[in-house]
Amino acid sequence: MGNDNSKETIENLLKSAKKEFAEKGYMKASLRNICREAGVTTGALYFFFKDKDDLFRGVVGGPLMELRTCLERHMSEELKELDNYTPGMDVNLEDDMAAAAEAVKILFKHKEVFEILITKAQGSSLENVVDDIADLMNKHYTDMFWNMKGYSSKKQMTKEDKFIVHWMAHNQVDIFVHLLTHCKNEKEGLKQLKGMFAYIIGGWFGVINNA
Amino acid sequence: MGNDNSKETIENLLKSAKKEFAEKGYMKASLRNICREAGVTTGALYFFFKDKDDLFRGVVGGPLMELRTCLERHMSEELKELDNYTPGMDVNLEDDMAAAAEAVKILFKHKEVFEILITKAQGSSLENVVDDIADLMNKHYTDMFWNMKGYSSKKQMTKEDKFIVHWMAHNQVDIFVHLLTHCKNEKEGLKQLKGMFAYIIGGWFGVINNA
Amino acid sequence: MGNDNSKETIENLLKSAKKEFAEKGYMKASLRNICREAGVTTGALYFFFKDKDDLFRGVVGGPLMELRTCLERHMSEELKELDNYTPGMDVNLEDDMAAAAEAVKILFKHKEVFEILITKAQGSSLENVVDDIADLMNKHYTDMFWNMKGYSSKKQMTKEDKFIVHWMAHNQVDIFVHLLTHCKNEKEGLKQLKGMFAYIIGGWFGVINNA
Amino acid sequence: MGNDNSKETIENLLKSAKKEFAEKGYMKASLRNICREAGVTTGALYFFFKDKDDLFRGVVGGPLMELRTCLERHMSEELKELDNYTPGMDVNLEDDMAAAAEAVKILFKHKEVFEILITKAQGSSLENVVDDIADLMNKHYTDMFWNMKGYSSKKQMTKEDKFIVHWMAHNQVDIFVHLLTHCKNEKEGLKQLKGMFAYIIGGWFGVINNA
DNA sequence: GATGAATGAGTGTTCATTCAT
DNA sequence: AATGAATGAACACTCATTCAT
Repeated sequence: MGNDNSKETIENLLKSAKKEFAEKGYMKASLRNICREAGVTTGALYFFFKDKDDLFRGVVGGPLMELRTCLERHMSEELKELDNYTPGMDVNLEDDMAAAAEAVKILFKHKEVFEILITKAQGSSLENVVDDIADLMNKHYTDMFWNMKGYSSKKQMTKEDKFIVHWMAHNQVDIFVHLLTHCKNEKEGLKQLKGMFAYIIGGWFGVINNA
Repeated sequence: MGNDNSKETIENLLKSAKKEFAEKGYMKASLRNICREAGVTTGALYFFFKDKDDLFRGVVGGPLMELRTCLERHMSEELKELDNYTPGMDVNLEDDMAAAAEAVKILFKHKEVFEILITKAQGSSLENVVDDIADLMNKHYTDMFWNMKGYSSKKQMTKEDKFIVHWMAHNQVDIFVHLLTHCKNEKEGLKQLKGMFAYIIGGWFGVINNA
Repeated sequence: MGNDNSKETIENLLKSAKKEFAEKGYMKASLRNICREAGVTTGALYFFFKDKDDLFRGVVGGPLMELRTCLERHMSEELKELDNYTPGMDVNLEDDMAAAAEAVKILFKHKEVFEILITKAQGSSLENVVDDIADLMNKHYTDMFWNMKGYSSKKQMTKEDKFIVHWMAHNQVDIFVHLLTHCKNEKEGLKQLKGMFAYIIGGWFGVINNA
Repeated sequence: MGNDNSKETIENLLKSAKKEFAEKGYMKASLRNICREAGVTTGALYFFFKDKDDLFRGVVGGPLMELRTCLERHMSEELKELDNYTPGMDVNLEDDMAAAAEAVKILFKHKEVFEILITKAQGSSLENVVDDIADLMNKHYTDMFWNMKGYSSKKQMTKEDKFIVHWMAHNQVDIFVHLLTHCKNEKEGLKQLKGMFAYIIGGWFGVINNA
């Protein structure tokens, strides 16, 4: 197992890498700068990380997985609950709100990292991570929509419904992004989240009554 | 004004620049490639354009100005109309819809350019152009909100209201982005726009009733 | 068209590249050294040459083509003459000797370059050039062998004959290599060539009588 | 002597080194890869081998020595026999053939290693090993030549004779190389060796009658 | 015997930009 | 209006080797 030195080196590297990526974005970030700042030679970096992209994932991978796990857990739980719903029944929005709140907490817990992922990842293998998450949520919103519309059977969704559901998934992600980039801390983020939920829910009903 | 040769050179440059920016994004785009593709030397490029960023603005500047002009015109017209409103009166959503439709038309008219601006501008001076437009629309949405809430006088907006209005401005822009990147042409874009309007309006009422 | 400066730059580069390749071989040659020696920046090198391999071919390409052209010309001439032969007739060895002599002259005219090609090309796209030339000559030797054996018709060559002919082609190339690397100049090379021809011809008859 | 562990480590290293050298050649071979493949750290490698070159010699040293020993033994035996020759007597070609056959057997016994030595040793201290062996055989061929020409006393050899003898030594080595690289196994190698001997012997007589 | 961390010089290559002509 | 040559710093990455533990 590694000694204290190696742990420290890795941490120094991750720390200065985070700083550099946040300042310049993935592409313009210089490994030389990162190493210099970390007080380490380039060779050392390459002992611990395969390449620039690996270093990037080293910086953002943990928090990203934490967020993904959280979202997936909530989505699978909600999926189970949906089985108990009778058509026309109210969807449990409180659970959804709680799930969103938990996600917001994670976002603010690693604010710097998620800001990097949202706006500074271009060029890395994670440059599409925001869209990936939106796609992940698309399924959840599809189920949700199905239930809210009170469909009695699994008839085919229209192209327009598919589109609007896809948009709602993206929109939910945009809300997270907006909260993270416009609120100064978790507390404020959670407070504003409520107002945005009113917006979303209003939007849903607007769509459903319109369709 | 320049002769035909220079016009042609510029057009060749802009054309191959557009292609390169679209393929690789601002940062990874190579001026060498652009010049080679345009059948022109680097020196020539630098005769017409100050630097890489200037060339980028040369490619996207026209359409961007067209969009900005369109949005500003609608916003100032609507501002005038708002003076005639009595508190509590219905806001004219049809006008808003028409304005949005016109914007969508412009977006699809220069689909390639706006796709560049939305997803490939990182590193250029226009990398924040989407946010800039959202900020531009913030004022409009503030007025709108004011009216819909039936405020009789210009009393101070709460922090929460400011936030939600700012979000709505962003959200409107996100809709444009989503339409452009998920619809294959203007016709489909306009069709889906209607469904999204139902979402937005529902959202507004959700917020207003909630606040 | 380029001015005098560019010609000079290219020549300086080729000259110092030749020196570096000769000293260290393709792989260990350093482009930085080459540029420094040529009094030029790395960027300039890459204006004239696509990459390291291109520079290498720039150094050796001319002489190599000269040699190839010479060999191919002789081989096609001899091919024509062979049509006039009656089975059993003597092959005209004097022509073969003259062709070899001309090749030797070319080798010594560009002694440095061919030494590079023979022993220092590993890692470059021309690393198999010696074998390539042997393969080229294989066809010629096949025709030759056919005639010397006095075959009246084109019956199939045995596997053993094919092998020995292939070897003779390689052997001819080895002779060229040996002359170039063991004689100090063209004059001496040509003198020794005669002795080696006696060896080859003896070898041929040894094979033919044995087979 | 080392315990079983160390033996195993060494063997793993040699095995994966052989593979890497065969695939990439001495220069491009990476000690990192070799260690990884052997399941060993770089430090361990450096405990057993002084440096890259030492590892290379570890891989090829054994078979190379086996070959050298074989050749030297045959040459010294033949030297003894030559003392009994009367000028003009037939040289015993069968012995020479037997010696060559034995060498061929060794070559095929360690086919991979000798292929490395012949084509992949550039950059190592053994990069000239083929020439070295040719030089080793030069003495033998000098004696041989002396005897075949029927010299009664040790009068000076001409420069031309020296050259041709030196060439014949090289040529013998080239034959070994050719057999190893063009025959798929020992059996085929030995078969073709006979045909090549006819070539060599014919060559000798060609030279002797010509000189 | 062997680990794992670290070195530091080196690699080929690309880049936006400049400028004399 | 345009050329073509040249700059020089920067890039990500690899290497054989060392050494305290």
